[in-house]
Amino acid sequence: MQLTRQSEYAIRAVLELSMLPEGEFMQSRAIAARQELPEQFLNKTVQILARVGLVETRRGMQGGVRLAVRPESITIADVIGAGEGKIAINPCLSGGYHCANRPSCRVHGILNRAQEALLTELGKETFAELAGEDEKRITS
Amino acid sequence: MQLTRQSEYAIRAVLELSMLPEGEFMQSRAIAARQELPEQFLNKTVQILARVGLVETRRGMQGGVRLAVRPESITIADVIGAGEGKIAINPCLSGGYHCANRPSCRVHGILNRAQEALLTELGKETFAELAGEDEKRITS
DNA sequence: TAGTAATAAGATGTTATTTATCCTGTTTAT
DNA sequence: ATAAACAGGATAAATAACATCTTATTACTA
Ligand code: SF4
Ligand code: SF4
Repeated sequence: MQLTRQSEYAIRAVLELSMLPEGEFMQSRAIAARQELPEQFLNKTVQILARVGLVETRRGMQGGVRLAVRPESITIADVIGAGEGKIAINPCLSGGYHCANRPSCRVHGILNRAQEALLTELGKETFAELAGEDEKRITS
Repeated sequence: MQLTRQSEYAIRAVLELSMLPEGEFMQSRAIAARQELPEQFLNKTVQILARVGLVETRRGMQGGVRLAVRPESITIADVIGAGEGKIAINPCLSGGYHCANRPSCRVHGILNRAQEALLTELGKETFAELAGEDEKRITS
């Protein structure tokens, strides 16, 4: 019943990127340093975010990572979803799980509602708000 | 981000016990059979529920398991909490976790609210309601 | 009081997942 | 060319989840 570290790392990375001036790249090494994350592992995490289309990367000198989507349209739910696929707090909420009770199960309904509540809350604020519009970091 | 099987098993067990006439014992073997759970593993699960005070057990012939608390005052949140301790969807929500962002972290707040929403939903219905008061199984 | 039925509890084993690290390849600006 | 940066596969260590085995211990019943 916990987020994985990787999900947390992903959130922190996106948060970091959200504070950048639009379009600017930040090196994954720098992200790792600022957020105190294991660098190599973060790279993997970034790759995942990239595959899902949340971030773009550029290799070589002057390369790095940047958001591929405006922070106004990214929520924590999105980032978690990127890593863990569709969130399901119980196997029976995501198909392909046999349970004899299923047809009449009231627990199922509750879990479903609880999950909805969770996702709703995780989807309420965007990273633009989280990063704070006025706290944009200056490149200089 | 998922409940453990054991939590699910615990829920199913308590659900089964909630359908019993008050005070009556049911053998853990019978619970396992009805709910299609691995018997020995369920025993462990029952032990946990017993330690937390949700169920009582009696050994020997005519022994078994029964609720130690009225189903009207047990919720899914309670049962999950029994197994996993206080629910925390992220380490930083349960103390003893260092994160540089912590003091100013807005993500923290969101996760907190999301967790609250989840717990609220999981605490809404009691097992009395889940089992259905009128569906009490007859001993005979 | 012997026998049997039931849970308790510790030890052990198996598998899956999480959390990384390493190494080699590929891309890109200079 | 060269150095800087990400990509991606292989590998590994640690942890957690899931489960079973065995030996108690308890309690009813005959
Ligand atoms: S008992 Fe209900 S909630 Fe649990 S797995 Fe079966 S259908 Fe899902
Ligand atoms: S970044 Fe925020 S949410 Fe994540 S661990 Fe740190 S304090 Fe908690």
